[in-house]
Amino acid sequence: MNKRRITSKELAKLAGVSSATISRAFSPDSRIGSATRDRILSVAREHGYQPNAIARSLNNQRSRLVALVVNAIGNPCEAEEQQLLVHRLQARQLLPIILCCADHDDRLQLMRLASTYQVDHVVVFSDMVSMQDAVDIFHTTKPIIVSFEPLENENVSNIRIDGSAAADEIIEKIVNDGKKRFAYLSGTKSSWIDKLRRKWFADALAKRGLAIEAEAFGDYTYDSGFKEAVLLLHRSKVDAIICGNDVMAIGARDAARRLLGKNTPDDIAIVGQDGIAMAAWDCNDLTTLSLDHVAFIDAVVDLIERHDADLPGPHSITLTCNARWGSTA
Amino acid sequence: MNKRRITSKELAKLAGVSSATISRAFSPDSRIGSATRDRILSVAREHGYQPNAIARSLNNQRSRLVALVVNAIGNPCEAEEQQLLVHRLQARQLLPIILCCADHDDRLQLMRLASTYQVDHVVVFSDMVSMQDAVDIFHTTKPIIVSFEPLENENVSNIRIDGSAAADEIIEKIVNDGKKRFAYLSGTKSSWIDKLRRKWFADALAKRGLAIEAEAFGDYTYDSGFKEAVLLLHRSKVDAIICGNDVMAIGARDAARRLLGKNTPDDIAIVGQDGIAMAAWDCNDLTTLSLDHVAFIDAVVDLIERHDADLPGPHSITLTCNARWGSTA
DNA sequence: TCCGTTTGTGTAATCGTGTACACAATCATG
DNA sequence: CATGATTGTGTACACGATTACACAAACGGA
Repeated sequence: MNKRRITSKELAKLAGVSSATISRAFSPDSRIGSATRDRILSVAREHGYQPNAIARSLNNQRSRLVALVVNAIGNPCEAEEQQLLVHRLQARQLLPIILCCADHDDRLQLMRLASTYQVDHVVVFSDMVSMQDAVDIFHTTKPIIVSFEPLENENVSNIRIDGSAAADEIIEKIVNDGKKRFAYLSGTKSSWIDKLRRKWFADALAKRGLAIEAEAFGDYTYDSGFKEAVLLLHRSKVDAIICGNDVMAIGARDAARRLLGKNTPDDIAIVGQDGIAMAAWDCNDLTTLSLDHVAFIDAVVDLIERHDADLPGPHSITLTCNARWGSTA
Repeated sequence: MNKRRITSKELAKLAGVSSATISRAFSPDSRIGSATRDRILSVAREHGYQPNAIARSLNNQRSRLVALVVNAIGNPCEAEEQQLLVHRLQARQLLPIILCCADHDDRLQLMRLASTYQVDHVVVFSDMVSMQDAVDIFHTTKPIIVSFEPLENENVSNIRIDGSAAADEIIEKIVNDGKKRFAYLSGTKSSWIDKLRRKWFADALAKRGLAIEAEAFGDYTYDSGFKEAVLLLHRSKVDAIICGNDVMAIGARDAARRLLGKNTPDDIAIVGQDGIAMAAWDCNDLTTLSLDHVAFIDAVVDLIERHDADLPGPHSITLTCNARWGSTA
């Protein structure tokens, strides 16, 4: 128990071959006699030998580690994608290292630490990280996979999201229902993706001679949605709130209903963004601007695979969002 | 751009020293002239040098990687703990590798893959993994940190949870409210922790001459909570459902309310377990048997630190749960 | 001044694989 | 049967750091 892991050289001695042959036995297509391989694999199983991935990485210059930079783990607005991606990576024998950090400086520090582990790929889900920072830190690794922010850089692939059409549909419906005064509740003060999303709705409103009348900033959590909605509804008479994500929308809905007795969709319309599973729960039934998570992760995985196969150049993929109708708008 | 990472030997040449001295410059307490260190660090910064953690790990026999075995990432019943733990690990310069897999065989395969990376610690959050499997796979690493299942093994530290008192309180209240017929909705068919939790409630009922009348099995998700509650309520006339976690409880509540018009707590009592943040949201307001997540993760981190410092022997810590009152029971 | 201790640095081995190269044995082919 | 291709294996080095050991210089106390 607790004894040292057996090494390839030791196994070589046990099997009466050289350590090179051990290595070959574990490489799918390498010149080795099938009898030798079988014998080695059997001896290996017997002694619990597994090649040391750290040593292999050092030699290969490939760690098969992937850094996932995320805002938070708990927040459902990202969790579904994280979950999907982790599964897909694991199926490809890639191991995800999670980097998750609230504070800006810490996050850079953390990314530097991860870069030290020679990660093969980097996926940035967090909108709190500037792509330039990511490139500076990981420029020695091969191209970076980015989720949203486009950046002119040979190392950066990205995925663009277009929700303008869906936002237009949603605004159309709400305006037809007689609502006129819109508020936008952002998820962050200054993230690239948040501004983009806001613009989709602002454009749809402008098209109809309307505008965002009131504005607030949260942090993508239920509590912030609740709190900011209360403040918002006290200081202005809006009858529709577009929220930066679904969780904040649920918070805003609760605040309106509980503290001000306003119900959706009659008294007030509330719209979320992301299209997480929870938004469709019976108790929420949210109208939301939804992104197809599977398609999204498919795209990410596609970029990673291109990258893993050393295919040239970064790529860009565009996905469009859909409206998902609930009873809140 | 995209140029190879500079190596310690190259930096040594640039700084006019040997590579050993480079290494010393990056080791906090090693014999090196402070002038030399400053010069090296400055040259290093200039050329973007960072020691290669893979190479260091190979030499050190310490990877500073931690494997986190979890049921799922998206499910809030674990997510809060995962989030907390990841933060705490990162603060200690430990990088978490997430292992998350639905299928049993895949999970073992995955754990083997991770063991290959010489992880320093293993935290098993998942109740789907037998501790014996974990020990077999990771026996070459130093002791394993385990969350729940106790196992007599010199490599396994664990955290025991005691919710019997809190379960008793909750049952007391529900019985006082006039409920008599209890159902238990499990999270899994055969996990150690699930049986333990069920026992807390069964004992509390037995003390009052009652018993679990009906039973069902879900998978810790909202959908399974919803679906199983419908089946349960159709086949038996229970007036209280104890659920394996909060998310299933929310599903069960929705099912009762929507499909059968039964409201909590008057028509039916519903109890969750975990005490996740979402349970306290205004729209849920769940009564739940809650575990203090911070205390829990403190305990995990404590075990890891002991372990990291090579302190002898595995340890065991017991935490007690509390009742958290909402309007569902 | 002399000797023992401390300080700073270089040399070389080590961690566990993968693989280029060399070479012997086997095989196919005419 | 001769020859060239193919197959199987061993030797030796590389990957990039850490560290035991050696040694020179500086230093302190008598």
